[in-house]
Amino acid sequence: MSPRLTPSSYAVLALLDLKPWTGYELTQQAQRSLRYAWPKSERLLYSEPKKLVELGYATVHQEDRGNRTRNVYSITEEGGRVLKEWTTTRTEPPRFEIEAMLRLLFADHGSREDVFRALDEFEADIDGHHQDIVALMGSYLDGGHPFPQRAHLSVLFATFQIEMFKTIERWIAFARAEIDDWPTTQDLGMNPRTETLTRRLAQDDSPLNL
Amino acid sequence: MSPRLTPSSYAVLALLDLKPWTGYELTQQAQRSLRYAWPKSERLLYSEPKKLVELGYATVHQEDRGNRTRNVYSITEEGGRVLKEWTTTRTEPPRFEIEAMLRLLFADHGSREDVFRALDEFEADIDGHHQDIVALMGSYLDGGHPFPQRAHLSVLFATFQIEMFKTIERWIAFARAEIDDWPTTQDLGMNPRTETLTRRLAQDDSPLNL
DNA sequence: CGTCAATACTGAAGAATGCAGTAAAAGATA
DNA sequence: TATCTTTTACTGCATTCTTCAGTATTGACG
Repeated sequence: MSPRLTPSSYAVLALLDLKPWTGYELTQQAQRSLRYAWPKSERLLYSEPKKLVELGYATVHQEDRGNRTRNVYSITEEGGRVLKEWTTTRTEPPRFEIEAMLRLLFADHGSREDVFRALDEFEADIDGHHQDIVALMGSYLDGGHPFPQRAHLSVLFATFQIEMFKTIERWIAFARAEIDDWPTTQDLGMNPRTETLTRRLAQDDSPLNL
Repeated sequence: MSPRLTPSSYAVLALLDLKPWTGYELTQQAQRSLRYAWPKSERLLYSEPKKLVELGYATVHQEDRGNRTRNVYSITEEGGRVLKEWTTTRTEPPRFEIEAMLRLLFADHGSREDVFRALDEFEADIDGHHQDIVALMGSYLDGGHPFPQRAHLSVLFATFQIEMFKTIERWIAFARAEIDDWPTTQDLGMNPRTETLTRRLAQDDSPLNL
């Protein structure tokens, strides 16, 4: 049985359609540019192009780099064809994996300090990525875009990321303020404050500026 | 070698700390309440409690339901201990898997209709969850919270979700308006509009109300 | 009385991650 | 110039997680 094409296969195929890359470059490029849309391990990113070659959607050729060789992958015509077909298929639903939220939900097993620390770590992670994107946009302005013909796409995606990160950072500040008012993490029940929040949310109102 | 405890193990352990559950209830409960913090497959959620029993952190007993038995899992003292320890460990960074963004980034392989469809599907998924949370908050108000002593935690998490969903929906509307102005998906380059957006983003400004 | 949804799982294949291991090239430092 | 570190450039293996198919009972509804 031949392996099937996953969204990760199409991601690699789409990168190969821009230009040929070595396996190493592919892992670096995919991790840098797709980290916040399609986060995949280096290991997988090394395996995908091999699979594409096996299926006839890419070709490899060894290139000499001193005393060592590296694999350069290129897309084939058939690869271009399946890539075009992909754009018409159903998009998978998004998946948000946020361990910090698991810790918040079960915060009653630990201290207030434990929740604050989880929030701090979450904030540090988000803030790091936030700054990366801002810096990347700066580099587009003064150094230019690595693929200028695709600038409109990556800038629209960057807009999404900035909005998300700002929202998360605003929520973290809000959550910290809320938890500051808790005497403990446990058994606060449906107190007046929580009821007010619930009432707002049930009306699809944002309670952040409350 | 004994299996290690993953964040999913702690999630199940935390649920077991609330009350004993059957395997089936555990899968349903975990998927309903943790879907947007820690999305895991039904299959895994059936395996986790078995692993916990093997490690001594939970116990099973068969219960009769007519002609069929079901497994009821309970947490052990040792399980409670490791759960408390977990709150002090490092939180994993978040992971956002959004295929719709992959399709946006590589939209130049398809038509404008293809991108619009990907955005529609993304919106439908988010909107579904958005409405679920609003409905859940409504049910807390008139039916009460299933674990009232934990209301403050789940409402704070709900706040996070509502903020995220609203942000995503706002961005989708913005993206649709942007793409409406594109003559095609390809080769728009660093045009004046894209440059304006880039400039705003490089200053960490939101361009959504532009 | 039949049938359809919900309950209640398990096995096996395949996808993806984490980690360790290997080794050369390039750059930094003394 | 010698050595030390970082970056380049991967692969194999164990483990984790998902997908899918399969099995079979219970309960609701017409």
